[in-house]
Amino acid sequence: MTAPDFSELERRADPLAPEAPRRTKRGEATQRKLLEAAEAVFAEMGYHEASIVKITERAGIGLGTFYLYFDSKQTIFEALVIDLNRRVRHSMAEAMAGASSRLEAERAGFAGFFRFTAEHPALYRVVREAELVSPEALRLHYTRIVEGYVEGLRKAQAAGEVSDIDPEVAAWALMGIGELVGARYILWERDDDDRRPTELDPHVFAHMMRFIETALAPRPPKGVADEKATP
Amino acid sequence: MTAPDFSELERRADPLAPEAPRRTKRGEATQRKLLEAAEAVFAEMGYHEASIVKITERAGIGLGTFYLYFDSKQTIFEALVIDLNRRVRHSMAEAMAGASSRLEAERAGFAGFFRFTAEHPALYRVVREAELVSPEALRLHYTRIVEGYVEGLRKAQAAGEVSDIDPEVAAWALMGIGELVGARYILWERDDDDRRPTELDPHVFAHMMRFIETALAPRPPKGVADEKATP
DNA sequence: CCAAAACCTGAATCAGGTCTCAGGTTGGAG
DNA sequence: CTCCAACCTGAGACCTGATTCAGGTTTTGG
Repeated sequence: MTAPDFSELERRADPLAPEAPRRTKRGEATQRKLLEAAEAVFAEMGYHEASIVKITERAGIGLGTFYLYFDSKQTIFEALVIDLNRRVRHSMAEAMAGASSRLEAERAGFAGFFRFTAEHPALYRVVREAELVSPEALRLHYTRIVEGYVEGLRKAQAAGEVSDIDPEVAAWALMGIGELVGARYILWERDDDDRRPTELDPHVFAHMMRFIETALAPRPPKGVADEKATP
Repeated sequence: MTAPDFSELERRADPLAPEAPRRTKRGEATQRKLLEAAEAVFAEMGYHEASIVKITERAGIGLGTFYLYFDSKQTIFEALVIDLNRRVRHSMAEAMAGASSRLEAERAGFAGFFRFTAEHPALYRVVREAELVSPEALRLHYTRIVEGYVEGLRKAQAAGEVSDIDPEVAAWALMGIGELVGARYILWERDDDDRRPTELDPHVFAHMMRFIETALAPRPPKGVADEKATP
């Protein structure tokens, strides 16, 4: 339960890391083009079908240039996870900004998450592959998101808005719900039809939120037995 | 929401499909050895690092023999998903067999799921990769499990043991929770320590079940503020 | 304007994979 | 015991794709 250390991963794969080589405007643009191309290519055909050639072609850049910016296919993959993770958290935080209660924030956060999922299927696909391509990057992704949740839940608990459930366990449960519901009701639908839903079906969203809110609701004052577990 | 059709997938990848070629005892044993080796190899190094050579070596079988049983790496991967899916559902059903209430069944089912996850990390890893290696197999896996859940939830609703939430949405939420909690608290722990937990930490399990049970509980008849699902 | 620094390029190298095939082995039915 | 399906084998033909490198181009600072 001690905070994992991702500094090694960030040093080698995060273009925003302090140790990253200085770039001129041009260099930065090229790097961004590569990352964007990688997002598209990895999302479309997955890690092992993707190739550096396809990424550089998509980016409109020479093959050799790739290696000026990333050490390997693995490295750009990790960089992409870090990048997507940053962006999805930003999207969630932005959506939650105006909320006045935890409940409202929860709703907004999920909405932000689903919107991002709809707009960037790569997030879901890439994270799934990360399980085996780069377990370290996978952990960074989930850990960062869970950290945010835990903090929010703790505050809400202090304010009496949420039951005294273990916030970390609850956070993982929430992530799981968001991930699978998003996959099922946004990405699958999209593949089936040609339409591309940009948000979750309101009926599904409503029932999912009801599920979550019920689960987190403070317990009615009467004493329901709390199972104490010896750690 | 119409039931997807997996017959094509099963025809080409399910050794138990009716159209599968007849095998003698020896042939069946070889096929099983290949599937077992594939489980180990895919779980250990993932789809794109795995190779037919590594699988046949692990199985103690000649390279050429592989192609008598599976058309390609993709095919054996799909066969493995189908096989693992069958086994995890069996494990869950078995665990739930003696339960007398839905609540008890829920608990037992999750316990069965986590036990299987602990014993067969391949399930989790392989399913994650299936997202891109074989989306069809991925859908088969999730759909089959959700079908079971939905049926159980419907019955429990009829018996008044579960609220009137949309059972399909709830089923996907439950799957998501199980998957991510299992990944985090069984598989991660295992990788970190050298110890290999064979079941979920009781504290985590208790809080997760509390989360789930609260979420599904029938709404108290008296007026505890009831948020309307339809906004 | 010029030199240095930064950037770009793709043919060639090379490691490692998939799948075929021609021929050997096994086991059980008669 | 014989014979014939059914089964097994692994060398090698054939690909694919990651990575290197020697040399060209563009930008920047003075």
